[in-house]
Amino acid sequence: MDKIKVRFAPSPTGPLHIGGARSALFNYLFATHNGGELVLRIEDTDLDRSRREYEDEIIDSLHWLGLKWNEGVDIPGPNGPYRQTERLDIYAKYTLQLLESGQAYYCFCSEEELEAERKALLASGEMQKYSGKCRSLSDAEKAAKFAQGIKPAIRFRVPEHEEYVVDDLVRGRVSFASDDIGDFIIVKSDGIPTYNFAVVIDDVLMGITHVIRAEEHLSNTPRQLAIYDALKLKRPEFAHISLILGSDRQKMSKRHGATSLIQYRQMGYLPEALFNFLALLGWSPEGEEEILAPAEIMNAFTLERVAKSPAVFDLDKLNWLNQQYIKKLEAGELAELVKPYLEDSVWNEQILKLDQEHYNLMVMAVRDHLVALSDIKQEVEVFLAGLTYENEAKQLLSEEDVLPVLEVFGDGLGEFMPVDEVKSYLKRLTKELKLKPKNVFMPVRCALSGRTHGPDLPSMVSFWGCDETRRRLQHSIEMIKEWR
RNA sequence: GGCCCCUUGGUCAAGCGGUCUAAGACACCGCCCUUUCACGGCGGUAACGGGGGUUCGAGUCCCCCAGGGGUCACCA
Repeated sequence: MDKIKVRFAPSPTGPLHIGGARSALFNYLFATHNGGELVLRIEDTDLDRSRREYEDEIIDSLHWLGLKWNEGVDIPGPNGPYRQTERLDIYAKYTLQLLESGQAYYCFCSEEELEAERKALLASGEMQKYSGKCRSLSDAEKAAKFAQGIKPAIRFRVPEHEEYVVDDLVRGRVSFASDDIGDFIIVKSDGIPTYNFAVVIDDVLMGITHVIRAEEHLSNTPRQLAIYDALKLKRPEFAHISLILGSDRQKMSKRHGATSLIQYRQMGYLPEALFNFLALLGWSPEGEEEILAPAEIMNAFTLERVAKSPAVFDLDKLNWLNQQYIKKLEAGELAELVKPYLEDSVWNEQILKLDQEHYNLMVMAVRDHLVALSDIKQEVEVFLAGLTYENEAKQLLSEEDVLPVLEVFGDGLGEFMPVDEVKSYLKRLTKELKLKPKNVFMPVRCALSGRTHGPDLPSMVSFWGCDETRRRLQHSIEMIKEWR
């Protein structure tokens, strides 16, 4: 068997979508699992909507996700160029071949005409396909149209009574009748080929052995098969993976919230988490473990285990996965990852003043509370904000036996710093006062932070240091007296 | 509307004719752990869309219906 070669071929008409990312991922997984190669091709034949910025953005997203390819628009290879608009002369040769053999023909119909035709067909309930009006124009008629200055499109003449069969690697055998397909345009009037045409030429020339793409392309496949046949080209294998749906079971769109990879990146989702999550959407490993590193997924990935049914994007599960990955982060890693979010927050100035030790102490103290990295902004507030009291804390502090506890805590406060020392000090106090741990920890927590819950108390005390801790304690003691 | 695809708990899903009185995960609920919140541990609620076949036996195979989705563009 030939070496496996797959491709991901996005259109640079917007940021990389979740669905596109998953298609890319499955191609990547299939390639790496089988020791094959991945090509990144840019399908920019829609001149109006394609933009170079999007191309860069897509590549950036792909890299961020952790995907790599062997050749493509940014990596020179033997089958370039990899941008379709740079391959126009290549398509032209095949167009000519089709035209000369009569398998394609010029179509002079205007868009208005076609639109009207379509509407009429829709209204009458008939099959919506091109009427074939320009199918058999005489040379004279064609010359007349050209003379009028009309720029024709080129249509592919779909053979009659053919059956196109796809042995899809995930869906099994699917067949289409050619009679249900109207002659379709392969070259637009501006000379740019359309998707269904260019994709065939490119996949063949680039040596693609397996076309893995979203299910929305399944009904395009017979058109492409017709072109393979007309040009006597060898067909690749096909695998159509199911769509990703929003929570309302509709195709994912903007109104479902964040749909581009960039947005998830900005919100602070880790690439490993997205990689893992996307892989689990439509594919499942044999074992029961679901938290899998990229390498493990590559190892286990096969098309046989790809599901046919569409999958709803489950943000809850992504959140859970992301949290799992964040929990595994070490201080240094977390500190780095979280930095941009803090720099972007109101705490930036204070954070700049912190030494590495304090900074790490703080982020590690809240690490297990983070669902996404951006949560750091809220989580860190208790360390950096001034002392204000939540109602519940106020209530607790107003209880009878709280004051003595706070005073004793303040008296014994030394010049310590490490978290462990604070912790053992608090434990010791608990024993000496013959109180339940809760009756020591909670008053102190409320007095120092103004809140009934938050990060680990010893970490906070250690972070503030004895001066700030004393200051907060004194303030609270005064407040308590005032409240009485 | 034509064609095509899909259909196991709220969600992701395992299952590929008997071991299914149907796994696991997320979410939810409860208990435990605990200085709070979280984390973690344990447990619980919850599903084979409907109807016909085939078969000794069907979630698993076939047909019909229903529902959902995709596609029918000079968009990809």
